[in-house]
Amino acid sequence: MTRILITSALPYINGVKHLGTLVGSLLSADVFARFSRARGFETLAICATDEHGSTTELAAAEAGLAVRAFCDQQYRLQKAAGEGFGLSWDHFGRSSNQQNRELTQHFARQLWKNGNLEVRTTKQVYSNADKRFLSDRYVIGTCPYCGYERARGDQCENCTRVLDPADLIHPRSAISGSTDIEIRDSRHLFLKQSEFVPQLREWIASHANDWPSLVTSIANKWLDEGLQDRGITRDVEWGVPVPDDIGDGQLKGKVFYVWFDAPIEYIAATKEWADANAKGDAWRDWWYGDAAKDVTYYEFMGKDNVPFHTVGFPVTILGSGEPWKLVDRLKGFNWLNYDGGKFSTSEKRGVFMDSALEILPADYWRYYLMANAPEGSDSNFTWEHFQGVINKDLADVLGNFVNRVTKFCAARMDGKVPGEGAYGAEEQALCDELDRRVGAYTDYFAALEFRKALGELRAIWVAGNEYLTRAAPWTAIKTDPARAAVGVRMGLNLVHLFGHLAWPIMPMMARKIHEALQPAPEIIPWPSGKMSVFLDDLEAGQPIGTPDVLFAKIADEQVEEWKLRFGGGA
RNA sequence: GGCAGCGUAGCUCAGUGGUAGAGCAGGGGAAUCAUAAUCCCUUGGUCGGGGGUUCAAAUCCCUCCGCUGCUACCA
Repeated sequence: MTRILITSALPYINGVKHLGTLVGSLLSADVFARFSRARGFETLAICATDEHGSTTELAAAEAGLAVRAFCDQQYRLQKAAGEGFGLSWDHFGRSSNQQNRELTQHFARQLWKNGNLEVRTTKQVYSNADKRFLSDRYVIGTCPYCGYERARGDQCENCTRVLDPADLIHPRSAISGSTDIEIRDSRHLFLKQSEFVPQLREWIASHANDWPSLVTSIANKWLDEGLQDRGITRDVEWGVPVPDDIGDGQLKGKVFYVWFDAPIEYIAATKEWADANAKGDAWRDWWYGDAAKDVTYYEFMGKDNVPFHTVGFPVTILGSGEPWKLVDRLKGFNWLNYDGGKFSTSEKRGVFMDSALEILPADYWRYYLMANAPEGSDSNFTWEHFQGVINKDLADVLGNFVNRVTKFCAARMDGKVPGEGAYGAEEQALCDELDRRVGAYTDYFAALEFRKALGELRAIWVAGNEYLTRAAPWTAIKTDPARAAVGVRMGLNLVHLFGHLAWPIMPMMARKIHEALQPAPEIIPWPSGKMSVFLDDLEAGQPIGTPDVLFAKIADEQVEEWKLRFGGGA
């Protein structure tokens, strides 16, 4: 029995995510998880908030809250937004939970024991006024190259040059503005990534055919440029503490780098799931040793996350010397841009998960985003394009099909599945076409080719409309009632099929479509077997409903209003 | 600066050596069951510019132009 383990890149706790993050990790993972469940595979979909690090500390301070309280609040918001989008996690955890603390410390101890960590002394900027170390980007000053006065210590935003905080002229704290800063020595743990290059290279090469070229290309770039060892501790408060038994107590008061503990939370969140459901050690069977041999592990993420999942986290696992599972299928996405520019939280530019749900149901977004997922290259959200896709694909091609068939049945067939007549050549030709198309749809889905999968889904809806035009029951009913009955019966069976095929993408709408005909199970199963059988499934005489308009069209005035509300739109 | 990716029809994108594709938009027609939705036909591209390899290049190589991202202490 194949089991499917799915993780989404963890959304950072700092605010509700925008549509780009949604499509690139949260939504794509959910769509695939539903597809797996629909096919009958035992599936575990895991996600969590990524909470640690200096960014959270500063965001909490800005919000006037204690860090823990800030995270509690943001966790609730993100969980609610995810649920509003129909994200069907088996568990949505938190990297700040006890399970992750224990597991992160466990991995660190294993790495230390195996000689894969070492203590090094680094120079860090310390702010006396803020009473804390400042990460490079929180030191600002004048760029020595271009004279820009608000250059950050890691990079000048004006001339894009990479900087060292020590390069800055008139350096000061970005937090308080204080110039009372100094450079201090600080000891840190470094993960000896460089020693794993041959192993990583071999592992990455073995996935040349089942990872997108985007992913292998980014991974190889890091190796080709000479993989450096990475500091995995930080001088901040909010994180997993480094245990005293590592580094002979030289790391007192330090915490692990957020990028060290965040991927470990994939495993820890699985333990949270087991703990919450009284499943004992079941979590290990998804991750560890022979028990997890039948698990295929899928990761979904934006391209910014790829290095940490192809280099950092694998080194953590390999270096532990324990048989934890490495990712099998890594799906990376490019950026979704907003109307030609970036989504920007600080500039309030673009659409965020909570506000998206205020204007339209989740399934509109789910369909649009997956149909236009940034797979091959960065892609661009515009309101006009969104309006066009929703109105044409969902309202006209799919929604109207369901509407015309069920309305006609109600008006002329007594609202029951008509049993007269038998399927003939026209129906067989349709079944042949749909056998091919449903097969292609399934294959694209399994290959994580979402754009192509949804293109095929749309073509299936079009095939339904084409059939109905040829069958023309509204004409046939005048001279040949049996033939009209065949057309309507097939039309209703197509509606049934559409409800099944759409479920992973649009779970709420798929349910509505399905329930126009008959009650729907919790998980609407993936169609299997020949279409000639599946499309002859409805019982003759079974009463059917006429659903309200499924997809309302988006009016031009709404587009104008949303452009104003969400900004950017020229 | 370095590295990577991209540049294909008005728009969004497929297509990695063998006679240029899809959807939308535009044009014409059919039908009238339906949210004036649907269906059929159709206009439209010297595949960013230039050079090269090849019997053959959107596809491989070089070069130029443009856009985007990354550059390891934001995540």
